[in-house]
Amino acid sequence: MRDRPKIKDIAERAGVSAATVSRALADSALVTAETRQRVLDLARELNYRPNVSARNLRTRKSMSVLLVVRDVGNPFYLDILKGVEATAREAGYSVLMGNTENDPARETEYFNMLRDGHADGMILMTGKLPPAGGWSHLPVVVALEMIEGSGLPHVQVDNIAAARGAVEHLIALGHRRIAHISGPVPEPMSVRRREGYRLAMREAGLAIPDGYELRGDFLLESGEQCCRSLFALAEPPTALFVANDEMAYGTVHELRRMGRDVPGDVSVVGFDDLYLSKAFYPALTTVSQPRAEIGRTAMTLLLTILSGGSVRWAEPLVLPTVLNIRGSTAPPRS
Amino acid sequence: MRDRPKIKDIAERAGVSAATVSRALADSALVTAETRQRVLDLARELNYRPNVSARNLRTRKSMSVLLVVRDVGNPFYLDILKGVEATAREAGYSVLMGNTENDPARETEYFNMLRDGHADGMILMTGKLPPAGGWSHLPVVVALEMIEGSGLPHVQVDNIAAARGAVEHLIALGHRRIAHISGPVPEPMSVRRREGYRLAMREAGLAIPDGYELRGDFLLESGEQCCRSLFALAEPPTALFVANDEMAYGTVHELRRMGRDVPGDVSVVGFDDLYLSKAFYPALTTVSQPRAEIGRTAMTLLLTILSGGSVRWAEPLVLPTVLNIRGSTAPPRS
DNA sequence: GTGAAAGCGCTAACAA
DNA sequence: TTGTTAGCGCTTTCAC
Repeated sequence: MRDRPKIKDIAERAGVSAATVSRALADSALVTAETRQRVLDLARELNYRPNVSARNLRTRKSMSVLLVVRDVGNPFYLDILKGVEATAREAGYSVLMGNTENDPARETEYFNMLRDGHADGMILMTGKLPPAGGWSHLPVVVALEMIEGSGLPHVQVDNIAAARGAVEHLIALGHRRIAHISGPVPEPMSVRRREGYRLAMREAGLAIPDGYELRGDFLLESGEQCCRSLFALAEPPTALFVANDEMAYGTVHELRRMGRDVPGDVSVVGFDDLYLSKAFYPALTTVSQPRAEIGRTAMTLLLTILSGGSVRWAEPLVLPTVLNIRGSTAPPRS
Repeated sequence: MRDRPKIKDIAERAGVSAATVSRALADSALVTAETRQRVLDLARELNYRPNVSARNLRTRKSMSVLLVVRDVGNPFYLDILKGVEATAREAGYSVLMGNTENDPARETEYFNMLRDGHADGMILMTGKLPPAGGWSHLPVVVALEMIEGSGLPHVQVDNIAAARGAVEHLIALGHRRIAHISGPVPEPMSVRRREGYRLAMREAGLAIPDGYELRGDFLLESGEQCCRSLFALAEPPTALFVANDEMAYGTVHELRRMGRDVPGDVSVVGFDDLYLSKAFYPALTTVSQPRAEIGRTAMTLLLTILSGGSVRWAEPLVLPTVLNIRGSTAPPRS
């Protein structure tokens, strides 16, 4: 940062004004090819790079976006981050990481960073808006989650249909006693996946016995716990639809500890298709979300908003899911 | 960003100068308690937040740091990111994500971002410096990897000792035919882990037969491939020391496909202790690095450098590792 | 096509 | 303790 050449230095050597240098560097049509070339050569020679703070102050932009998640430590977000990063970088934007850990103060803080000019836009994956309100006209795209009535553009998958498809797969295999370990209802995503489960069961005319719907928190340990509860029942299930892969790993782990074979004794379906689910044993049958594409799409949407002014989206953008059928599901033991 | 109150607005209403407001907001001792309170109240009332671009330009700081990795999609970095983010945030810094994908142009680009004032410092986890040189006086901390002769401060673990300990565990179990799947040598980290393997073998008077040292690339598939090569040998190994968990998952996967039991037929030790390694089947014996602490330490070091001026570190900062012995290792079949 | 001049919002040196 | 002044480096009118 010290002794860096500035526009003025180039201007002096090129024998032009600072304004002309600025224009040449910006590829403006208001400069002769010759002047531009002279400036460009000099810039390279001096190893000139514009000072971003000065430019940001002047242009009232930061050329960076905030990516806000509940937990940066969660592997689920990786591919989304990757998609966002790639798309952002192509457009000349940097990605600032935001991590709320469900703390309302931090959630508000990231919105304030938008106002401060820290970032030009935000991709929000927390599913929550700060209490104060008045945020809906900010350049924010909600991804993965659903913030009802916010008026913000959304990029997501159809959690109800995807969950339903997963349960229908179990039913098609012949399972009748199917339990569900949900995420932290009443959050919309968890409610929707549970809704898909209920729909599939009802369609098939299957009852959901007491104790067959358990509430988890998306973490490994809660998968283990819920699994213990389920298999303490008088009539335990023969199949599990688990609201995410991480809890599904927990259930498989726990089932193994209890001496039950997967999929021989119990079938398990997860949701997310984490990177390692195919290397898991047994390879996990799970719903795959197009995570990288969710990231790319959300960032593309944000870029549109940032360039074209405010946009309103009546309908959420829904990306397709795929049920990956692997080794953790099989017909029930006759 | 539009119609935001600025310092001048507060100054006018408070009947003081902009400088006084700035001082009050900065908690300077040069303001009477009364004036400060008046300014603070007004700031809250107007919902004032300083414009960061203006402040950055003036102070020549950005209050953000760059975290540069080879692949943002790699789950290995998650806990490090988490540690960095937490420490950075406590100190008022934001974290910008950098992703090089081993592209030299991008590696250079992130160094340039430092010069541009995009970030004040950088935590580098790529193990590489741009070709041009002259970077060693920049506020950069190297974490995880080793850049020899760079003169930059390092935060790392003792890969040689850790690898050696892992192999000694296999030897103690009674294994004699132990193979190694390395990372992408000749990168220092991979070389060091291989070195630990060789040391342990030599100490125990064990030969390393031809074909027992294979080069992987840290990805799942290369674990599978190397595993196939190893078990096509006339005398295949009874134990594997694999340079990271991801490849270790691949080997276990492949062994299972070949009908060999882990740890009954073959023992496998990994390196990293990824979050899911304990839920893996069999639970993976692996070397655990204190990833979150590596992140925290690196960021703390960077903060020291950023506040205290330049610091030179003769010795790398070495954090301890632990060998987690789980279900993937056992004595060889008599 | 180019230059002069203004100013983005803030902080810090200097004066009072 | 406070105000005045200058300026961080850039972009963008406006005038020529």
